[in-house]
Amino acid sequence: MKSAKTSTATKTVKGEQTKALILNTALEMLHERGYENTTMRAIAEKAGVSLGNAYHYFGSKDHLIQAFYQRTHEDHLRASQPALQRESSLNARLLSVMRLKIDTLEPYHEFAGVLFQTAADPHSPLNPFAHASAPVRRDSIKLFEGLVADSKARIPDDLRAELPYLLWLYHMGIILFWIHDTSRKRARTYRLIDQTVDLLDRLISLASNPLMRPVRKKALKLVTELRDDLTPKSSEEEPKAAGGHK
Amino acid sequence: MKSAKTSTATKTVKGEQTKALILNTALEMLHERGYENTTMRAIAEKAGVSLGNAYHYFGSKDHLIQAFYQRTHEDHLRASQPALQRESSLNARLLSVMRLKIDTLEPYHEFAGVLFQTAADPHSPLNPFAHASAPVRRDSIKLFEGLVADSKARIPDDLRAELPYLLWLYHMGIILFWIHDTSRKRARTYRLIDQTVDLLDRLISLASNPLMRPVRKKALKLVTELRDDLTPKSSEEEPKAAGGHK
DNA sequence: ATCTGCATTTGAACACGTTCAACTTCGGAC
DNA sequence: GTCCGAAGTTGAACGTGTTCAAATGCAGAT
Repeated sequence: MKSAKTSTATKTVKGEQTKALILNTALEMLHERGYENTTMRAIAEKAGVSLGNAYHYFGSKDHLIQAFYQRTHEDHLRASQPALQRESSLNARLLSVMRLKIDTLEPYHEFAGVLFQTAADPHSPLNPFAHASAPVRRDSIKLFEGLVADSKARIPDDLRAELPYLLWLYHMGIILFWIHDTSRKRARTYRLIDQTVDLLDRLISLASNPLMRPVRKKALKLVTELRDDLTPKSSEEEPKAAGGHK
Repeated sequence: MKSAKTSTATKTVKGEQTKALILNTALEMLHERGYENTTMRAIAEKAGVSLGNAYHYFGSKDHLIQAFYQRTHEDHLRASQPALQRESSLNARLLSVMRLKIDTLEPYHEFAGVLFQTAADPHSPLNPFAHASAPVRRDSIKLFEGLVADSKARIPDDLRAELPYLLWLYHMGIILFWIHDTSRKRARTYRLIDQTVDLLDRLISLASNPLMRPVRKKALKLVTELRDDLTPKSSEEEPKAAGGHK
């Protein structure tokens, strides 16, 4: 149960190679055949290693998915750079970034459900609030920090400070919608993005109004607490563990 | 894959008894031993039936959980009645109902993660937006309808119409937080409820302001669309199915 | 050259959820 | 009373994720 680690550390160049081989094979198969049809046995076989070996480097099938998170985030980050340079308004930037996020995720829509599924389990190191996924989460929030930081909009400092986290939460919500979206070419999700980005822009303006200060303060205080509660400090991780099994 | 049904219908009193026996045994074990340790084999054995028989009445382990939803909702509904009679303000009512919800769920906190986990998969008949769970969802929303209906607050009709659904969504969010809450006696969740209910009350007041009408209209239009998109009509259910397996 | 210790690798084994073809039960039609 | 068909029931079998004790490979010390 101390499997806080994403995967077993390699001590050898050979080990490093094997690990990379397994990971690449896994991601490839995940993409081509979906989650259910990508069995650990199939991955091991295609990679030319034994089943047990795959488990040596990746403690579970879930750990393989953690790597998937990282990869798609990097793709999205790269794809977002041009838009962030080009646009300067918060509105336009957020719109581009969100649309690009869906573009990046689209090839994996079929098994995204399972992805979110494992992510929802608080016991899983995969869930977005868990300690184990902190690096990915931090990177992801950082993207929104960059988005907010040098935008010209007039936003109160207290709100501006929390905005990246709030936008990250918003973006998680959009992904949740996208997972359930079966419309052609995911048209509804894109439409939802258009609408909500516009709405968010208005709401931010409203919240920036001096008259709103008391409510805003209260709301932001709550957000801060909520965030801190869900992301415990790096020390203890799983206070109790019923069975000891998975 | 046509398993839209929650479970196989019984045609006999004997069948009915067996089904009830299995369900009760399952819920009991779920409560006592958690999700992982409650295997289908163990349920069948304790209930004194064969493994295959359990699967005859409940198409999968997930279907057993659907029954769990139903039961806890009924418990919560019953527990909420006194408060709804006693209180008349939206604020006080919502506060009571939410606290009682957590009270009801508390005994199952340990395996609630898995519960939400399976619920997050769009392919699963269990997810709150799926067609199969429509009855439970409808009942659950109905509770909030009752909560809003005869409350004395002055709320515009358009908002009042959508409020039950919005409160249901809010209540799902609180549950999500509760699942991740490891604080003693779930103190943080209760605190979150206190805070957010108060905040919601203020926000509803704000949104009721005539000046807010344009934004409110736009937001509500979006909510309506979102709701309709996620709960498809009762006809076709799964347009495509990749593997045919689970 | 041999030994020693650790990283890497193996494959059998386990428990699980799920499926399915065959068996049993039983109430009513003849 | 016998038969029939549907409902109920069984248990073996499959494929899965995961575990583990043992085998192998390899580098540096002796």
